Amino acid sequence: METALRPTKLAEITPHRAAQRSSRVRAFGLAEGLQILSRRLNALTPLSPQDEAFLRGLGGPLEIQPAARELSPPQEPRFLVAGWACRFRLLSDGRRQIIGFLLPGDALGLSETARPLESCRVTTLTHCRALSAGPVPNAIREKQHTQLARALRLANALDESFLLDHIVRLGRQTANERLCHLLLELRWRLAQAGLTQGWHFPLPLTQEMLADATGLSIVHVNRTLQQMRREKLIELRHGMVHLLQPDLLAEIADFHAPDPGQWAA
Amino acid sequence: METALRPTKLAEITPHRAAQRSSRVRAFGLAEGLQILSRRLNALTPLSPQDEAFLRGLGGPLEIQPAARELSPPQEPRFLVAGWACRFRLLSDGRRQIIGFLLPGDALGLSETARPLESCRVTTLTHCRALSAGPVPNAIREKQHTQLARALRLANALDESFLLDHIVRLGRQTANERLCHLLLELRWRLAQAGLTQGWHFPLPLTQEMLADATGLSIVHVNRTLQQMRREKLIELRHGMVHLLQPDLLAEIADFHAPDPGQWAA
DNA sequence: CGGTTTGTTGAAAACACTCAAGTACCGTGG
DNA sequence: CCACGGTACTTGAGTGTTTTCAACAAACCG
Repeated sequence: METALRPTKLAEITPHRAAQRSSRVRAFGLAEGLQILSRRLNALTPLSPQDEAFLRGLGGPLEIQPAARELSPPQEPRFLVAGWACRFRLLSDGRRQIIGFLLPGDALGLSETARPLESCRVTTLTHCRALSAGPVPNAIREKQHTQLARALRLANALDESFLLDHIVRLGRQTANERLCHLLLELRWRLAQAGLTQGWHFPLPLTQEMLADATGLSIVHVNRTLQQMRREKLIELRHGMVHLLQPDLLAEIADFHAPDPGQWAA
Repeated sequence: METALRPTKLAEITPHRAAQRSSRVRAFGLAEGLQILSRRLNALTPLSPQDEAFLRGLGGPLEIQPAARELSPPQEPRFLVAGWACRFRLLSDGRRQIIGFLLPGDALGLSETARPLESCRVTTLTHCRALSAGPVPNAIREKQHTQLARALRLANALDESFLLDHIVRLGRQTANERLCHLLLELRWRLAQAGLTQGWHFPLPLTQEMLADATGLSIVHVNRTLQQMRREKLIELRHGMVHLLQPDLLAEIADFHAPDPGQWAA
């Protein structure tokens, strides 16, 4: 790591084949996006019918972004409703560290205070669809939609919580543990948005993206994943993962599902 | 790291000798604590005379904590005015990761929203003195002390920014780079509170604490520091550091001083 | 002064990275 | 249809970093 460096060309950040494939499989409409968003926010705190109506009113056409498109700050507020993105930082020599992933249902640019996290560079990892959330800050400021506001606060708290998990993962866990932990985090978050089938869920990430998230080299990610497959911990095919022994994985990774209620305000 | 583990006994977390020594050298009074706090907050945004008076009014006797005392959440709001503390997490087998350091002038438990960061476990690393900040949330809620409120928002933003730096450090930097980067961060923060003399500043941390912060083993921290000494990058004696070649250090670590003005709200 | 913690060193092993080459897969264009 | 180019994935070999274990020295504490 000290000597030769992998100069991460940004153009290199391209979508997983399977992700591209699946994104073309079926039309994805506004209705479906709203459903995912609603499901995710309701998992944080039950929304009122007014909140739901407000979200539907956001309407507007879905913003569509190709994979590997950098969304330049300052971010327009939006809800990601399909596809994956990430926040990242680059070192001056090109090493990249992924700060966190953005999954369907996640908000971008909606943190009340202009926080450092929001000024991270963001790039889509797959083909993405987003819903403009421009009216949201005003609606919240005017004390309407208190439940929606609460859900968004909890979403921010969750983001921060994942940041802390990430620090422990990078600082004190082995390659194996890091990957187990990350997979469990992703599965938990996708489950909140109703995008899992049991322990089976989409993972449209290349091994390079996994490496940049876990602080490992691509090759080592590859070998570690294969070891996990050999040990029947996971199955990994066609951009989908199956966690075969979730309890064992959680023990290996020392994973504890977050409890949004805990940050109740 | 996989096999044998260092079962971090919490009782083990003891203060650096030099820190203990210096804490006994001279009496440390309320006035001095207020001065450090004021200097630090003014570095974030200029406080009004009313703000300053309010801070002085916090008064109350200084809370005094010995080293290695865990401050149990929920945190009573307070300002740390002398000594060092840290937020940390433990893995179930005892591995410890330090999430961030708390330095004189830093606030604890003052983040408006109950954030995950505030629910981290916190322990003093050295003998500490703190000022109760109980009245602060109310004062802010009543829209008085807008400048003080702004300073505290900026302080929170800075904390978050250090979290992101920490992630990059742990994920993508070598041992050498991590230590350089951490030293530069600490010196910048201490300088804000007026606790440095040029590039010379106190570092009351054991190598174990540095290891738990940088995600390295104690032994490797030791060797890396010695290498840095041999290369005349730093001097390190009696709990004080001297950064001999700050520009070179910044280049090695890819360090960029934060700009609080950037998160202006 | 003896006990404790912290810092230091050496040797061996474990872990992770680089380099390099090759394979599989997909989309494209001839 | 197939050859081609591109990307991602896989594998082996060698290297370098980091950890572990163990022992000892130094500094501090009461």
